[in-house]
Amino acid sequence: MKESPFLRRAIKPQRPAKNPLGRDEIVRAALRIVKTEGIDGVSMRRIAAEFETGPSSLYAHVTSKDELLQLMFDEVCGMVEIPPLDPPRWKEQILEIARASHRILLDHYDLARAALAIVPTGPNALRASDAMIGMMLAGGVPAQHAAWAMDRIFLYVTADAYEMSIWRGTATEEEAFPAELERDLRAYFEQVPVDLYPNIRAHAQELVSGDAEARFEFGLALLVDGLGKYVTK
Amino acid sequence: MKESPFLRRAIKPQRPAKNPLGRDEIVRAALRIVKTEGIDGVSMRRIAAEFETGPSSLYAHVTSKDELLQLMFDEVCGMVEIPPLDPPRWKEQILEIARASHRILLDHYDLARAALAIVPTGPNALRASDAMIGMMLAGGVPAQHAAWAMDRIFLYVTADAYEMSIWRGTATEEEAFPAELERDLRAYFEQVPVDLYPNIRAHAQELVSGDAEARFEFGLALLVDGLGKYVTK
DNA sequence: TTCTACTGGCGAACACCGTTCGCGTCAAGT
DNA sequence: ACTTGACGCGAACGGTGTTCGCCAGTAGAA
Repeated sequence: MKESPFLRRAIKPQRPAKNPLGRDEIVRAALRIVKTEGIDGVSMRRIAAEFETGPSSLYAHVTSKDELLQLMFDEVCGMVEIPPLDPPRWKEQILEIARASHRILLDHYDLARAALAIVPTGPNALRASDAMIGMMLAGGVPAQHAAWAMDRIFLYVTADAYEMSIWRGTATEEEAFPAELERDLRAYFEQVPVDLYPNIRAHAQELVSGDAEARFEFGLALLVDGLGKYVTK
Repeated sequence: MKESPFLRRAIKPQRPAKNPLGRDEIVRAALRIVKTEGIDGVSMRRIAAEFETGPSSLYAHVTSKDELLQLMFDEVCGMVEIPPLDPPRWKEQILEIARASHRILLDHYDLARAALAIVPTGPNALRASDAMIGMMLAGGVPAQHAAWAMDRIFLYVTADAYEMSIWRGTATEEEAFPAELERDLRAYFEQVPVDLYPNIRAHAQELVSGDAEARFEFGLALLVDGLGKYVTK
């Protein structure tokens, strides 16, 4: 018995109209999901659903979820703007790249968590690394220190972005983020036994004060300013 | 029909002899597992198996896996040795606490990954935080900067420990860890297009040189030395 | 002593996850 | 027109955290 023409009509038309999927489409869909639902929302099933298919279809274009995460991370690295080299402003330029990376990671929610587990060897990650090393060299930092400092700064940027995404995640329910958490945490620090934790008790205010950006900048400044002492020019 | 006395004999004796489980026993078992199998090996089923029971039994003593991870982290925080305050050596003492925390995190494999997602408010974590702030205050660092710096340093320590555990993890197969990965990575950097990534190409050697500890110390020194400029005494 | 009431351990199930296998369909080559 | 090849993808496997409800065992009341 031949297939019903009606059934074919119902099925066939959506085949050619179906979203064509390839590596890039998958990566883009995954980035769309991570932005709104976080890295835990990025599952093979969830991505596949975006193309109205099953998870196994993705494995034709991506060998594993791990590879997909690397592709996502490198795609995001491609979004950091890299200023043209300006040697006198080398320190400021390093801060600019660090801030841009930080901002773009935060703009993708949780993604920093995955980034921490990735050895950044993709083309766009290399581009950012190369640029930062170039700035340090232009500033007179010896190559060995430049290489290490670049590594440390990106580690710091990623770790801070991850930590910030967690805080933001816990406050996802109906409250302005900084206010409530800061209040709760200070209340906790102020109530801690003074004989065991004198400094925390005495400085509860300082411990919770300052918004996330100020803390990020404080640590970043320590790292970048410290580079000055290695300059040999 | 009554239950067979034989069956009861076979079952009953192991009931009182069964490992009695409580919060502490569960946390200890989980730490035992994370040491050898990593954080992904720590599942409720795996822990329960340690007590020859099912996962649901654990929920009588622990409200969620998240709480368990917090308990594990704080237990580990209790292992860092805290030297008695010695104001003239304040910088060196900060390095000591940072190194001790780093070492103990690494000694527990992957655990740093979970630690990154935890707001350190447990008693032992507070103890370490309080001690480090005390050292900074003793060194003349203003309270606000001390609070922030403590936060940044522990963030750095945890992030580095996590990154190191990843590298160690990828090399788990049959190769001495540093040698093989360093060789592969340098080969990759040396083969990268010179017009796109001139600095990476030129300094491949510097990028991969230095063992993990040297890199950790380099970043830690930047953070701690940088504190000097805030000292007001 | 016997019956009842309750408490707490835990087996089974639910809804997810990443990944694999192999079937069935469709398209291109002969 | 028929064969052959490739490829999309449904279903399944073995895992995850968590919940529900049963049932054994004990303690207390009659």
